[in-house]
Amino acid sequence: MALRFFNSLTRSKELFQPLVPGQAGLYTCGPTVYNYAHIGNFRTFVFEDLLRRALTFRGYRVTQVMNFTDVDDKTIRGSQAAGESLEVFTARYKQAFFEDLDTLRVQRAEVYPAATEHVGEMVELIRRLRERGHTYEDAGSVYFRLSTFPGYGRLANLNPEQMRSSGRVDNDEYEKEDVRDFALWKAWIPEDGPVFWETELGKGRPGWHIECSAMSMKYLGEQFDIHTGGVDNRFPHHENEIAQSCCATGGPFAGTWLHSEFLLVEGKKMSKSLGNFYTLRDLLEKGLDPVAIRYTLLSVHYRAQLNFSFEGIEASAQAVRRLRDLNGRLGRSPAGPGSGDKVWQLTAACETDFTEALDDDLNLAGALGHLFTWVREVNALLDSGSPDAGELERLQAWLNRVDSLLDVLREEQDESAEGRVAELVAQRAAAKQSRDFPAADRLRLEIESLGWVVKDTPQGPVFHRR
RNA sequence: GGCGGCGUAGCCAAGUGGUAAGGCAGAGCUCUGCAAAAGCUCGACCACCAGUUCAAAUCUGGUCGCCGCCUCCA
Repeated sequence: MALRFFNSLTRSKELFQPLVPGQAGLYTCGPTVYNYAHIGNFRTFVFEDLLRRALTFRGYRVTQVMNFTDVDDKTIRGSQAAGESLEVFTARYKQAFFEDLDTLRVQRAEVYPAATEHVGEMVELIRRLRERGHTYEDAGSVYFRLSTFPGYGRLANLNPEQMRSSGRVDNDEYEKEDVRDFALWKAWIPEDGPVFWETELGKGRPGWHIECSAMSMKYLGEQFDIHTGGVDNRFPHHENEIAQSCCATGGPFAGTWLHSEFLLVEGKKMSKSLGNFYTLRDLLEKGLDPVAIRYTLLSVHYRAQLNFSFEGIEASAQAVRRLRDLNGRLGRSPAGPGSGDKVWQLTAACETDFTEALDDDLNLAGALGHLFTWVREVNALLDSGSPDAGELERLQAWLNRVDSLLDVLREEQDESAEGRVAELVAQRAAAKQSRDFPAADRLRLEIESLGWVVKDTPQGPVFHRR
């Protein structure tokens, strides 16, 4: 068995076969840095985090590239509204984005190229397209002539002939021969203010799609393994990327395309008018545990819509608690006489089932089902006190390996509170020792009022945040 | 008009031909000074209808409901 992915390009599950055995080149469409990213964005970024961790879990060496779109209509408008240069404006949101990634424990990609730093590469790519006859110019802008790429529409499963102009088209200030054509290079207009580049194509700025083609090729090669993004990028963004990339190189582009579904909030598509639009920061302000948010985002298959709800966060927090409790238990359990082959058997079965589910297009929800079955069985074994030192190690090792995917076990340290709580816990232990139970109970209440829980174990009291 | 997805217990969610994983919530029991944690026990005729089949949540057709895409929104 090995990793299989549902490839949007072929709409079927395919065995993952990288260009270079043992290595995986990954291009993940990144944020447009004009605002704090919202929870829907993070659904996709956490999915991509799972993807890279799953590849690593399965032994691949991953090279992930995630772009920053730091020049487009929204960033230009935003910077003007803020009275800042584009650079200053976008730098703030890039910084915030990294902070948010840390909050959600998303592993860093190898490269985060910014569009503004790759205009040269884009111009070069457009030049290649022009040489091959795929472009035309009008009023200083350069467009991709769609009719020169017969494969157009394959990814989105759209037939260009049947594509309907959906009213939204065409309040565009640029002139195109065909509404479906898209801009590779946009001539400067007064609204762009100081944002422009003087290039052999003239004074202007790159179109949106070209940046991903140029930067993916630069860092991953003209052909690479996996390209991902949210479903909304499937069309037109990714479709256009394919068109311009294939036409520029004359060869194939990304082999596998993965798209994560939308996240709904309380059953509705997020929108500011519905009042259900949340940035990660909004949710943290409401007191949500970032690890519970991460777990929630991980626990629904990436191709299914995820309904984000506050009730769901609570359920996730409890599930994480269960894993952490087992983790703590493994750490403090004394070695027993040995379980026969039970530990080995349970764990091997879990490894097989878990990995198989993960291999099947990242079915983490299914994998977690197997994991929790194992958790229950392990707890029962620990209740009986039988696992010996080697077995405890084996259990711990597997839990750690799973956590290399989930990354939920580690608890944030809070030293000041912890010192205080530790003191109360010690006092309570002393009270118990002298059988002063009313005092012990009072101390428990005090500890709980600070947001912590204390529990007595055969190895002494342990405590953790509520 | 074209293309596509979804509907499984109170909530979340696997399973895609052989008599329904798992998590959360709830109830009881064991354990516990009390708790907590843990373990055990308790819950579904898989939207509806009709077919195919020895056998369907899983395949086919239809109905109802919800959702997405068809130019710049992850």
